[in-house]
Amino acid sequence: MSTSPEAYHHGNLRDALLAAGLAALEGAEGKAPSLRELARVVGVSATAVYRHFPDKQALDAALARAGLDLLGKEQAAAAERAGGGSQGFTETGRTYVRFALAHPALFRLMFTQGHPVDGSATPDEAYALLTANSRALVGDPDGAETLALQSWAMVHGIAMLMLDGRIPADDTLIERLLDTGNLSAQSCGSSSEESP
Amino acid sequence: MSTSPEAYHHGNLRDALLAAGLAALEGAEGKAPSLRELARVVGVSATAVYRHFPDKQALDAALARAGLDLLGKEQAAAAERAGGGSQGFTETGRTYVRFALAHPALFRLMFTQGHPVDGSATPDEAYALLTANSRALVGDPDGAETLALQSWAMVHGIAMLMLDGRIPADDTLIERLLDTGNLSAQSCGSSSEESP
DNA sequence: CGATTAAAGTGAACGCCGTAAACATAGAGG
DNA sequence: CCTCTATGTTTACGGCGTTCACTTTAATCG
Repeated sequence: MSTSPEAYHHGNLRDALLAAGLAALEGAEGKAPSLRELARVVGVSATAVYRHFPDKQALDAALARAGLDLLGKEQAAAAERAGGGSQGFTETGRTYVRFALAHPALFRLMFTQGHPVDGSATPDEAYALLTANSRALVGDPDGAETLALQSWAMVHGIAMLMLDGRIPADDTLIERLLDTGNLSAQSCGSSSEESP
Repeated sequence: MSTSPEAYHHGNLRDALLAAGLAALEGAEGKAPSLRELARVVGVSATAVYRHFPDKQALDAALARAGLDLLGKEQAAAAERAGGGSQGFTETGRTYVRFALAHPALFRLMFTQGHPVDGSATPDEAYALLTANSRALVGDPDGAETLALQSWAMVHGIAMLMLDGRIPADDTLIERLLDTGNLSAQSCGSSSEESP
């Protein structure tokens, strides 16, 4: 028993490791914590970890899953706060980018660790929310899925480029990039606004 | 004095290491080659590497730069082949994603290695091409830069999500996602096509 | 031309890492 | 109470990036 967050001196090492992992990912920019370091922090020998995870990748996968869950919750909360609709949709994207910038190492780990999605069985709350929202915005199911994936790619690209220092991690830049009204200028109507 | 690509038994170890590095990045999906392994391949002791690179990160940075150059050249060639304009613009994006899928480990390295762009001095051919092209498409300079960054974020996001197995690395999906005509449906005009 | 000197490469060693195998211990259940 | 199983420890291995002291090589110059 003792699934309580306390009492992990003898007890739920697994949760303690995950907590230590998440904590380590918050500090020390970009540095992924080592298995041994986490064991040290928790006060346990390195090999004890193997009683709870088959290998380091499994530990990382668990951390990634925790991160994905957290992101999903934050997005859901943000969408609800914004009152759904297209307002909530963009708020979801904003939250995605903000999350990445707020937790760089965790975000990277969430996506870097070996392809966990090669078939099915990925109850990703964030993705479910995304498709649901885009389906609410676009009637055509195909179009909705396309919109969902494009939006995901967009915010993911913004997040990644900012994390990698390719693009300034600037709040106003985020806003500018999230406004996609201009993106289809060439296929939408007038192509320029100030060029006469 | 033997800047020639041959003669690297005694001679230009640096180039040999980079060549070995690029080769190693092509094989063995996702696995980044170790410094020692590259030295082994070239037939030199591990510490010899330090005569040409201050540390492993510098080696990685050089490999990344090589990758960026390669990508830039491929994009430029693709844009020219497509005859510039908006046709060439999307072709540039297509090339970006294809490059990532063709050289997953190299592409990841190109962006994963510590922020090399924190100020100036980054003669990135690919980015120059991107901004030039978008400036040709959009008159307003601000709008052009926004379009450039959005397009970059989009293709980068597509590439990353596909590399990470989050999205099927499907050719037809690439095409569907690269067509951004629908993206501003909610801000452009009719919002759905098949829903009535 | 031959000595010198700086660049280039070597070998051993250090502390880290992930992981395996054999051993220890505690707490639950018969 | 004694056993069994889950959990943890110790020791060990090979690989990694990096350092240090050393040898070798080739180019320079008196």
